[in-house]
Amino acid sequence: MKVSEIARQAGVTAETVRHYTREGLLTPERHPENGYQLFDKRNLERLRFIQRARTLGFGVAEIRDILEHADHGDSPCPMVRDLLASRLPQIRARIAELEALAMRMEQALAAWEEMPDGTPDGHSLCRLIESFPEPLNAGQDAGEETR
Amino acid sequence: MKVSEIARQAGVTAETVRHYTREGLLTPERHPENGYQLFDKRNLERLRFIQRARTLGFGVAEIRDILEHADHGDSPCPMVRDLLASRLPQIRARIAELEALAMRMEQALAAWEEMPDGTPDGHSLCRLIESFPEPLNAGQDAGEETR
DNA sequence: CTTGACCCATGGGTAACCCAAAGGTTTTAC
DNA sequence: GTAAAACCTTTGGGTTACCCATGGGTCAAG
Repeated sequence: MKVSEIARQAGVTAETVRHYTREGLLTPERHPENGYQLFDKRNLERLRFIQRARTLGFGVAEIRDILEHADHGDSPCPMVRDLLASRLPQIRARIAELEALAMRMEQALAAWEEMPDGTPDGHSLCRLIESFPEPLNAGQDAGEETR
Repeated sequence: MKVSEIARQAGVTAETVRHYTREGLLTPERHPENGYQLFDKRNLERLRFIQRARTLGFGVAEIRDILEHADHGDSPCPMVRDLLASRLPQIRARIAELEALAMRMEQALAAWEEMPDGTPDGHSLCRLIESFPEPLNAGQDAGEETR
């Protein structure tokens, strides 16, 4: 099958398929006459595997490593487990971050309800944002990244 | 004050300050002799405002718009509120996504506990990932983006 | 006058794609 | 039979919010 065929069967865009191919995750053959990429069923399975791995939080480069291990005959499972285990806390941290963000946003929107709409203090910036707590590290410098 | 001075006082890197300056969020003057960027207290306040806005989920381009409105004498508040209100559901969706991800990861790690470590099926890919549910849109194509 | 600390601008990298352009091929329809 | 629609190719640039390396100027202190 050709690019958009496999893309449709896997539910991704043709561009994504080309991207994975460029990155070496998919290895189509070439039609000798017109140079079109030809994917077999094996490639479709790989693509579906890639999708599942992506929903598990793996990056493209990691998936390439996993696939290469597997193609080599090595079981990639220990590697996969380690990657999973090390990434999980990061995900949890990111969730906590976003939840704090959502709460700040809701807090801000709620505060607005009790304020006259225009709040026309032209040359001053939005009181509401101004009244938000400073990012912890400000003032006299401190640690590193937030993100 | 010079770049690293304002950066330190706000708790960011000098690179970040230069970045905001390039993007037009900060407008330092130039020392006429050596071309150094000179920031006044007003710029420090702006920088602190930017940080608070960033923790509220605003992008740099949005903050530039907000600041321009404010500099123009217009109250940016309605715009800010709209931005907040429209972004909040996206944040919530992203949180849900990440929570689902974390749960899949935990599920995978838990399942591993009950499996022999090596699981030496060399040419087959990781059963565990393979056994994960396909991204909903696969099979015969469907809607559009997940993200 | 020579360090060392700081400044500048330019350009490239990150992650995972998306999109446009320019041109060849295949399919479909009249 | 042929022209238009639909699809293929590669190349190169854009997205976000910065970080980092390079090469070179500047400045305060010893």
